[in-house]
Amino acid sequence: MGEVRAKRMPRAEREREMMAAAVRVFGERGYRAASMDDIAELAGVSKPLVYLYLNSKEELFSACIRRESEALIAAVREGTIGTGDADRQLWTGLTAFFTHTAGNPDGWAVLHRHARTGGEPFVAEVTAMREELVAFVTGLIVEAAREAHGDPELQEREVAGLAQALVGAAESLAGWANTDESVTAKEAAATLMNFAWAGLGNLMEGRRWSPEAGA
Amino acid sequence: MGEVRAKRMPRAEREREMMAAAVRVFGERGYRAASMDDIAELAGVSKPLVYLYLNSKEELFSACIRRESEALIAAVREGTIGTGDADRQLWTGLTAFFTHTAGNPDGWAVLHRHARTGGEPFVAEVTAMREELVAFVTGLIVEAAREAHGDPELQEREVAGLAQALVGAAESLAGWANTDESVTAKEAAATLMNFAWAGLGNLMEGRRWSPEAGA
Amino acid sequence: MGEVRAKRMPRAEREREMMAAAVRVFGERGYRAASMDDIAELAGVSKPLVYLYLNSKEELFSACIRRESEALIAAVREGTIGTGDADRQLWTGLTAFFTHTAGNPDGWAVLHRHARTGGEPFVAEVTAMREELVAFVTGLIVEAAREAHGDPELQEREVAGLAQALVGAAESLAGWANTDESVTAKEAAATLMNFAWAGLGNLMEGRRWSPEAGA
Amino acid sequence: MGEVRAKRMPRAEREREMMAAAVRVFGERGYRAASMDDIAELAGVSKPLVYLYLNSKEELFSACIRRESEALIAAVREGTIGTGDADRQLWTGLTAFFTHTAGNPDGWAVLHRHARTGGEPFVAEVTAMREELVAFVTGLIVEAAREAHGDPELQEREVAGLAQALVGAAESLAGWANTDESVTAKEAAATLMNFAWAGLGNLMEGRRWSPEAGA
DNA sequence: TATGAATGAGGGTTCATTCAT
DNA sequence: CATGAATGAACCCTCATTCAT
Repeated sequence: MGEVRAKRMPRAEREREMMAAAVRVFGERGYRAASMDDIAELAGVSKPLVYLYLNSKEELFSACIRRESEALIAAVREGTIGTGDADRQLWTGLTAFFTHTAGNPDGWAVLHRHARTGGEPFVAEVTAMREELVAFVTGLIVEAAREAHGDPELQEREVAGLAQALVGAAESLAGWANTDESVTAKEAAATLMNFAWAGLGNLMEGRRWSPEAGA
Repeated sequence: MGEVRAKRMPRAEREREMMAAAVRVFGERGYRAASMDDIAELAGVSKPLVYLYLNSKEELFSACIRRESEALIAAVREGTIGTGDADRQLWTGLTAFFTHTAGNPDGWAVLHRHARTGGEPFVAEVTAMREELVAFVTGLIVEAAREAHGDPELQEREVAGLAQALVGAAESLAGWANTDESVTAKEAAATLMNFAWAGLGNLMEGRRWSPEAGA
Repeated sequence: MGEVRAKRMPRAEREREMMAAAVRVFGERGYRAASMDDIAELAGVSKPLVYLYLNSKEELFSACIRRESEALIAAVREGTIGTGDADRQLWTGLTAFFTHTAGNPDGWAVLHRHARTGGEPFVAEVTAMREELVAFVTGLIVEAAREAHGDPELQEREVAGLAQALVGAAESLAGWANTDESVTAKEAAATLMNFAWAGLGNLMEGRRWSPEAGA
Repeated sequence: MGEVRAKRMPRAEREREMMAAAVRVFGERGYRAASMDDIAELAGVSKPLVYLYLNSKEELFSACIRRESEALIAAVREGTIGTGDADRQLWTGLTAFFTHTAGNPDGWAVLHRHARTGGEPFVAEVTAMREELVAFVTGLIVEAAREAHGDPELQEREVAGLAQALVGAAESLAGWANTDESVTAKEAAATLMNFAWAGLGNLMEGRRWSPEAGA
């Protein structure tokens, strides 16, 4: 009968199992629609134990956000090959991003879809993570700009919007890639590079599109 | 003081007020967290009246999605200046998009954040709208490609991913622009154009970024 | 095209239409499950008009009970051929009873099924009607006993139980006949006569079944 | 005073108490008019506990019907003395029936009055029980016919109508006996036997009442 | 005469959370 | 370490009933 329930396991392990169950349920149903009953059942423990370890639904969801944030950022950092040209770094980072989100759809759903709808505290948490990602990307861009001896007057504000757009496009593409299983992480990354690289290059070199000048 | 409660107004008008209240509450709290009590109170009516006119929470939310979808698409279509080069059209369309979403943050939140987490029926509705937007953008791209005598072998799949990324970036930037009030719609549009136009151009002309070749 | 709603008809007629609609809805759904909305809609009038004429749901239901009680009793009285032997009278009365209930199932459902479940006031009303029916039957039995020069010690209590049982059996059979459309009123009446007449005869003649004596 | 509220009892026991309360409230008020609040209060528990154990009002009512059906049938079967003549068996069965219904008026009301007005699913359940009762009675009649070497051409249809009428009369008398407390179960049974036995005998011997022939 | 507009009150159901063992 | 038993608070929805015209 397979599935023998292991009793009396150490706290750390139990906690991990609960978190995994929580991420799955939150990812599938969203914060409000997920119930503590569902989570406890999926984790194979009684509800009071969930409360004993994780305190409340709110804290549990926060913990999920933190866990998934850290995992995502770690995946991107580790996947980003630290040597070579900046474009190569961006490419490897993006590929790692898409690989991670595709392999962990519930975690990604928690971050991208649900954390933003559960109210202030959660938004703050996921925003912090996003900020970190944007900062990381910004670093790559700045480095690339230095390499290219690009426009030294590249404004901080412009870089911010730019990184924002890049991350946003990546997030959107991640959703797309998760939905349509035939799209691989590498394809998504390539699409985004195709879409973005030339624009970045122009921008770094001070060429800008403007309503007056046109293409 | 101010806001004198008007009693006994015709149904159509009451319905409009209720929808406005609903969009506001749904936008702020999300589908599950919003309560019909809150909506009724904000609309200045009793709950039964909301049910009498809008039937159920689900139908009400659907109606909100439809209303906001139509408003957004109308704003983009009307804002897109139909003459001139494709890039100009894209620019005006984007500006209209950012202007509309910035001026109507709750409606945009309903579409972008909440409709995607409320279950199948809502996803279907907002997907239809997104599809329409993507199709519109695709049309502009194709037209631009024709103007540029671009690569005739531009694959359908690539165009799809591209439009997806563009719309995604726009959506993400809309969130950014809404959060940070100092960012105007025009700035957002310009950022996106800067970011995207050259990439689009390269793609249309058959130049692609690839991991082997680099920038 | 068909069904032109007649406006401004005299009160009496409107009231009749409302009552007809009410009997139909109450008969199909029961007192609690029936809604004033349903009744008003079926009657083709607005709800306030129903209240204007019939005052309240409770009064409306009471009126329905009275109306159907009177109709049923009138049908039985009129159907009972006043001449001839008592058994013939009973037979014609029963036939009239089954004919009426079969032809007016909603009215019968109101009396037999729903009036008994709507609380004290209604029970009282339908009990009064039943009492009248039982008294009528009792009259026939007494007359038959006189004809037969039967046991003069026939106890009042026994006659009461007897008439009660006869009416109860008829009511039960009416439900059965209404359910199974292939059973005609005459068949039902014959079944009941077969079932009952000999027993009545024995009783009137002082022969009784008793646990000690057996058949 | 008295009735000290016992907290924390095992599930099976609590469930029994809830069912008892439910039968009482449903029996007194009917399905629609009964509220889960009333039931919970009478059971001395909070409403959520009722839902936790019994799932929904509908399931709770169904469970009540099943419980009372089984109890009634068991009472009749156990009360029917399996030896002796068929009439004796019928007599003891009827006595058991009246004893049980008189001692459990709410349960009987649930079965006889309320289950028939709560919509299809309940009707089906109580119909099944009635069918079983009718089959049981039919068995006795057939056995009696065999004993009496009676008319072998006794039609199935006639036996069905007959058993139906007998059960209907018993049901009706049960209501009467419940209303008037001075009527004992034995009296009710005797009345019914007096009323019915001779008629049954005639029928089995092929003598029938007919409108042409008279008594 | 007749109605469109509106609501107070209550019912079924769910859920995060806690207590006692 | 772990759980079966239990609940306060809210939420969606409906309905009999009335008001203003």
